[in-house]
Amino acid sequence: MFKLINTDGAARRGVLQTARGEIQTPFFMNVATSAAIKGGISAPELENQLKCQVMLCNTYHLHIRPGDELIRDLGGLHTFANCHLPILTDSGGFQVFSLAKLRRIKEEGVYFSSHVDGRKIFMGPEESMRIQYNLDADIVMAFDECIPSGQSREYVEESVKRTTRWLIRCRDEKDRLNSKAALMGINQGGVYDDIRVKHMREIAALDLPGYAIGGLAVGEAKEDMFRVIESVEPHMPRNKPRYLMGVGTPSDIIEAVFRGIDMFDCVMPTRNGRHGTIFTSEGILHAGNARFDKDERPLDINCGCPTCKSFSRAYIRHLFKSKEYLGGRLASQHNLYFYNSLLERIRLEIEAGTFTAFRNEYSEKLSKHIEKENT
RNA sequence: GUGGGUAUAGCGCAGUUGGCUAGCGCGCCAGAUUGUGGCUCUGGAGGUCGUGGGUUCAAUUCCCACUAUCCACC
Repeated sequence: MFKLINTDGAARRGVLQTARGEIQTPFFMNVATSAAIKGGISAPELENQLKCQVMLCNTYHLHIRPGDELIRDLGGLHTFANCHLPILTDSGGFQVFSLAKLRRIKEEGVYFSSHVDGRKIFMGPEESMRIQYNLDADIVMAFDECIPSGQSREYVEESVKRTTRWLIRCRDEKDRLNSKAALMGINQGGVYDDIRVKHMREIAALDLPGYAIGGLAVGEAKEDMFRVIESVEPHMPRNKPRYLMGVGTPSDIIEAVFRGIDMFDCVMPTRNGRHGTIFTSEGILHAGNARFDKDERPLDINCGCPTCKSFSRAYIRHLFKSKEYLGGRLASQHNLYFYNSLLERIRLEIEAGTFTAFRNEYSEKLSKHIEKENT
């Protein structure tokens, strides 16, 4: 399933085998919640032009619309979206957090009222597994509760215990379905290191094909996030892929790889891209800024993406100021290419044993706003 | 030409029974955004309140003239 090729400090270079091909690790998954990258990028474009290795889709959203059974009847998510890449589906656990006002948590699962039409939707571990089975994802995530930051120790303890019970139910349901997908367990525990570590040890004992750290980057301080990763990482199985869910900025990713993480996903390149924030090899810039009004250079002078090969900053700024959808699409395209290339670079640096030097040079720079550049 | 209305930020408008740093929306400028509810949030710049005069302790507000503009009628 997972093979480590080499390490460089705590950073790991490996290969993850799935039913639909090998994935080189560390890697970044491109978020296509509703089986499409928001802003208008198709799966073949991800695969052929943007260096994407894995597409990520969402259980809750696809269950509501168009329905997982419909997707199953049409041949599964890969056929439906014309995606030849491996697909990971998130379980709906994040929606327990993000749609907090529209749901109630019980032992058996979560009662949502649909954000689309308000109808009642029940999702527990079994439902989440069945939906992900219908979608026919290659990697499926356990149904958990993503706990908001700032919760009391008592609340977090109870929630984590329930998440563990749910994980066992996920595993059992997946076995019952005879699914060949890889199920990853998710570590929770807020910013309480001891709860995190205890939980990680318990779920590691289940010997699942991979483990994720969830519930971070949900409002806690950055130092808490990295401290939690450092506490949990030693208890994550060495021979399994490790996934830091929902993270993050280029710097966050470099720092997490430095601490032994292999997998990432984040809406940042696409959500921020749709609104004009551009990640470049020199740092962050805002495409709509007035200073680009006559700038004929590409977004990133060191980039070979389809956007940078064809369009100027001046044109893209104009698109954002005019609220043309093309602006968001071109920016998302660039940002995804940038993220996927960054992970490619990270892999090369780990292979060469030069990752720490790379981290020291780029980690801070890549997530900082470019104030002024030399032209 | 006659009668009536209007004139406040780039645009569209509030407001002041005369009283302290004159507001709002959009736009503009900038920032945030971390397993996506197709978003959202946060700052900032910008006005001699059409022009000239009068009344008043005090006028963007009341009065007069002028200018511009809109509507109706001729």
